[in-house]
Amino acid sequence: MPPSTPSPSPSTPQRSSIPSTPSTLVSPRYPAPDLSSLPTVFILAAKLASDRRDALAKWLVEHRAPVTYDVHKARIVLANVERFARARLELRGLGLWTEKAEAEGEVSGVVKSVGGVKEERGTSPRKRMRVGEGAVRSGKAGREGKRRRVNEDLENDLEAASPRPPASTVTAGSDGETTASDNSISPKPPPNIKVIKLHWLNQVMATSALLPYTPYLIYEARPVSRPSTPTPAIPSTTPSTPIPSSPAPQPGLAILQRAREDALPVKTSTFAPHGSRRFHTFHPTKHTPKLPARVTTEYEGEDTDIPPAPAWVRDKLLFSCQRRTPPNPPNAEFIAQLGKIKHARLLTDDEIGVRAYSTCIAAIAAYEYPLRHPAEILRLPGCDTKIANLWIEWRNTGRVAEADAADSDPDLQIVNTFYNIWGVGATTARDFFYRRGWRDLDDIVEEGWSSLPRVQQIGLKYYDEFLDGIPRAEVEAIAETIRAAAVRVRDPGIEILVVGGYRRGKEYSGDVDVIVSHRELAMTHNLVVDVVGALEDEGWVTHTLLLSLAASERGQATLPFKARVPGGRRTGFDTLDKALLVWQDSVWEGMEEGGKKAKNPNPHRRVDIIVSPWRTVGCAVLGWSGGTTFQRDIRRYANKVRGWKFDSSGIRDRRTGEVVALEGERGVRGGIGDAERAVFEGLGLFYREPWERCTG
DNA sequence: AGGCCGTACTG
DNA sequence: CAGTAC
DNA sequence: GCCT
Repeated sequence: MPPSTPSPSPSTPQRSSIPSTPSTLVSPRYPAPDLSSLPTVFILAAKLASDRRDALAKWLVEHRAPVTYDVHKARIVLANVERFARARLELRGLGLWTEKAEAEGEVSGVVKSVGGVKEERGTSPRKRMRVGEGAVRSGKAGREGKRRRVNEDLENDLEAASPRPPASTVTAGSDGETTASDNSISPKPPPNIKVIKLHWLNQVMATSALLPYTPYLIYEARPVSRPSTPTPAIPSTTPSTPIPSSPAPQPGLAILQRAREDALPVKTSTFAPHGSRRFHTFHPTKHTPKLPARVTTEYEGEDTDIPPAPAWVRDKLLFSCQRRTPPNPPNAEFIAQLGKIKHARLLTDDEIGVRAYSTCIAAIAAYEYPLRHPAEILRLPGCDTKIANLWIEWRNTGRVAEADAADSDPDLQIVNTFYNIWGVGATTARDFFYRRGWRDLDDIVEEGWSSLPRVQQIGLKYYDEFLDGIPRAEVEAIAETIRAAAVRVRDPGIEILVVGGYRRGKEYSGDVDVIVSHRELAMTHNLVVDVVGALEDEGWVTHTLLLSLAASERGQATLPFKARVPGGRRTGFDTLDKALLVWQDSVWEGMEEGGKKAKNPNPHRRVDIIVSPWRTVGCAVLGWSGGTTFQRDIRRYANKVRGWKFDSSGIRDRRTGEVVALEGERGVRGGIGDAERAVFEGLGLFYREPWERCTG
């Protein structure tokens, strides 16, 4: 029995707002140093509270220093960072690509930490890893056998739950992107820029004396055109510098946040004539000014920092059903990271967090280019600074700390094991662990079996088998068996369509979803029961997890919602009848041999049979073919845009309750595919192929 | 400052 | 009603 | 977490 104090809930999201620093700003009452002789100064917003940055800038201005908000005009960059690599990264984030210039003046001792700078402020990630706790687990004598078995289970889970990209080696963002220079305009090479620790300014303010930069110099930056063509072969092109990529994953914090802030004060010069457009492209302004965008595209490939926004991005199409989302998007690896975080939100009962991550995942999955710049994320609907920062982290370090933490959290792994039991959701899974103290499946079996609801017992019994993917051929065979049974209990007018992941093209499906219909209304009435009965008799169905008949019965009893339908028309729109089944192929090698019951070795499968009246079969197919985000967005879209209530059994007007018969009163004349197209069209949506609905 | 899909079954 | 499923 |  585990300790009665299983450890508190894991990984609270913890917003990473930067603690606004207690501003050490001492406004000088002295006449102070006259800084008018300084070269143009730019304050890098990195790791700096915006108000503090403002205060510093204000102080500089008061002392007549030339301050700019355009990094391209700067000769001096003040940076609240310690290391060369980081500083260069931040500049790059602003569209300024630089390299270390080993010349021009003081090459003095390389970058070395200035003595007094111990413990910069504002740098306390405080990861709140859970510690201890884990050690307790390993003990537990006497359960060796099961422990091993369950470990296997666990691994299976993780495999199935989140198809993880192979560790992947996204090299640190040091290496090139594309595009060459656009500073062909300027004949003479731009002057070098001194990147100096912000501490310099602190000292200047404290001492009221203009101090030399040299002790604070991070590096002398020579602007360069962006490297063209990644030269993908070389993994780490980071020039010499013995600095290891970055030991502590403490990646680009609020770069975007800062970018936004940058954008504001600069408003005077949004169209300022200075040459570089890059700075503009970085502006996360909500709607990109059309003119510059056009101009950029006309510059034709070479110096466009980021690809032009696809139409759905430009038009801010919020709903994933308004765009195509292919199965293997170019940014799948990053999406997988977001998926881990989303899954952790799921396990912690954070429905809203799940929604948020689902939305941004769907958006990025629809984005047709490999991401190269955070600004590309910022312009996607459902994505903002949080996501963009995660991407920056991913790009720079090849990891996403939050995702790794979620993935490896031992408590969450246990909860996940339970969550994978069919019929067990996040709440119960967490209850099993945190309240009952169970830590593996055998704990449940031994201590709680008899108290489990029937479906959870079934889910437990076939735990591994349900987690196995079902190959397409087997899906097809099962569907055909269902069709044959339906024909047998009705007539050859039966039409079926396999929906779900299979229809989206997946090689392996988690379950089998089959829509069964018939053009004659009477034929679909009570069809589920008859079909399931037949399949049971034939030995295909071993368990019925759930049977939903709301349709047939309630449909004729009373008309839900809008009680009064004048006269003749009996709307009787059955909500869908459906059956959630456990399936097992009833024929196997050697079944007739010997005694009689050798055991059926075939795996158990989850099979859903959905019966739809022809009238609404398009809705049924649409409602059952999309990824979950696609489905939710269909409903949201129907609601917000048309004022309708969509579900897979039909569409109603929210105000009047009237049925909206997009497929006609008696269904379409063509086939099931035509019915679905009719629904798309009626909703005002372009048709999306099933494999373009892979929103996750 | 409130919303985030809509519905049905089990216990 | 809460929980789960699709 | 993002949007209205």
